[in-house]
Amino acid sequence: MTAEKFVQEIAKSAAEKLYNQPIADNLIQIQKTRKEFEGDYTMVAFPLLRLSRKSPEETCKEIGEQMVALNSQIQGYNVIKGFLNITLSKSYWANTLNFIAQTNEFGFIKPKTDKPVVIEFSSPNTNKPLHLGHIRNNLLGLSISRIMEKSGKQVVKVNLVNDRGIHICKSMLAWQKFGNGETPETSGKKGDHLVGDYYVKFDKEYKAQIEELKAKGMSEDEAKVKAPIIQEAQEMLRRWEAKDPEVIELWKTMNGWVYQGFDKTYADLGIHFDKVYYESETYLLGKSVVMDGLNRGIFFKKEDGSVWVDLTSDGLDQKLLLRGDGTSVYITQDIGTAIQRYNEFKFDEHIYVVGNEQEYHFQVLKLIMKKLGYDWSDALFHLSYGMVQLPEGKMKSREGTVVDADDLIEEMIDTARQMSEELGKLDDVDHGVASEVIRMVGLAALKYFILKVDPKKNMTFNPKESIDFNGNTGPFIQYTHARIKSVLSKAAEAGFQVKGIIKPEYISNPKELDLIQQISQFPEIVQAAAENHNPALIANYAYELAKEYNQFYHDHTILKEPDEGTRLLRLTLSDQVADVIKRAMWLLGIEVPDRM
RNA sequence: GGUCCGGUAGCUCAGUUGGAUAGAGCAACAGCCUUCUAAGCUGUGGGUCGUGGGUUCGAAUCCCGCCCGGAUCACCA
Repeated sequence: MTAEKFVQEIAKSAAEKLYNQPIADNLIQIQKTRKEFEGDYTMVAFPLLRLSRKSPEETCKEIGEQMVALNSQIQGYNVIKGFLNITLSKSYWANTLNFIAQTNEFGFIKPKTDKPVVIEFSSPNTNKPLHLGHIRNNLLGLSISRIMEKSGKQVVKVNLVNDRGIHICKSMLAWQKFGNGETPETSGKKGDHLVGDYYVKFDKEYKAQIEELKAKGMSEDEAKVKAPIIQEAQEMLRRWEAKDPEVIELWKTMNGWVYQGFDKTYADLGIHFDKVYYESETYLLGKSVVMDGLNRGIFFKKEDGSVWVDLTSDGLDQKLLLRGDGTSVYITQDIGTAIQRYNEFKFDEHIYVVGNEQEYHFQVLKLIMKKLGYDWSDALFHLSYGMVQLPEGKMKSREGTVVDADDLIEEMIDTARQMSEELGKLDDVDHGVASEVIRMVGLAALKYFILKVDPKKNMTFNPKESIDFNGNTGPFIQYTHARIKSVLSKAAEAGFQVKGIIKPEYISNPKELDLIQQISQFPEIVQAAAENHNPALIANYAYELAKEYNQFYHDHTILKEPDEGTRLLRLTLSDQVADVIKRAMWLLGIEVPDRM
């Protein structure tokens, strides 16, 4: 039981005893006591005034009095205006710390359900490399997977690769026309970047042709359709759909290059999937479901043969499900894959990590599944996140303002290296080990920067100011961990006892109590992050904990503490703080070095 | 125009079912390394919580109007 709950229950029975009647939970409001006041938890008296028929101060006083009488763990109380500040005994906190130290992976729960949570994220297009927006998607997906897993769910991580369509044909065509057989090997370029370059090349050529046609007197709209290169691309798509061997061969080759490139980026970010789906294999799914819905009168057909769903009674519009020629659209496929995945996994929840520009899409998808009579339609959840924008606004590939994922990762690691050299921290360490630490630090800066922001908010990234390594950052938290590890290893060298039962009298100052209280909250934070699908809660918690520890570390010596008991307490506490930091950071997909 | 999301310090962001004097970091300035890692710690300055009403003991938080920004409303994905 958490300390807050513990206090709440005692307060409740105190009030019930005083006012001689059962009391609803929501009347007993317990919160953490604010820093500037003495005490651990605070009860707000206002909701109880009707029962007590006394002033706020007097109400606090009588409840405080009663609580002390009821339970010996309530050490004392003070009253300020309508607020009852309750102090728990040292023995309560000593027991709490002992419990935490004896618990394996405190705060993490082993998976207990056989119905998994399916999490789809990343879902890249195979015509260009990943950029900053994808990084947010990937990091959110990774982190939310880990959070769900450690809050007690089975997790299946899936990726749906968008490997077909006109945009893929565009880069294929441009490579065919202008590539001269260039490959990642001959050019020295990473595969996804190489393919992306041809996608850009296509766009340039396309634009030029449009201008040319316009100069000959054609309207813009007509030129966009008539430009030879776009017509060739469309022809290529038709050939692809007809399984033309030559086109398929080219498609396989170029996608292969892209996957090699993606594999590196995924490896850099620490991401992997349990299952990868390809749109080329799923894009025909859903048709039969739509036809079935049509027969059951859930959907309707227009004169041209296209199939629609009418969502006007749900406050939305009519939505196309199948084209007049019988081919499917984006949502047709999503209907199909959702059913396929349900049959495959019988999931408890299906999370789609997708940008907020697709909120409408997922709203529609959910409604359609409901109309089709799938009782699990409520299990579909769109984890919608805001876009990452530059100070000037949206990233635009045409203007070359897209922040490339690989470049950014490299820059972060470079900055970390530079920083480390300036500080001279790793001078005496083996080069390979030092590089590994530097990699961890650079990536931590990037990952934490992205994940500390509430997913649903748009966020700004300023490439010029880059990402900090001081203050509320990943490296700050890593640093705290490294310092603790350093103290612990010195303690071991000195032959100090590092593990043992903590007695209440070992606790010597309020900072120690604050730290025990803070680490004891970790399990609730993990649960809250899982329920809200929000890694930022973990990030903020880890920061607060590291900050609190740094103050403690600054103010109190550990190894030179003369009192053996207090020294043991401080070592145990430090050890537990380091462990909680490590686990919290793991939930964010961030590694923590033992020294830096 | 309809729907959804956001607006908190110069900048980037916290603020957990409504609670005490709204908090961090960055940037600026001033201090702290013969002492467990100074990627740290301490202090100073910086706010009509977009705006106007309402609900109540109490509102950044809940309700309504308005202003600003973003997304979306495709036989694109």
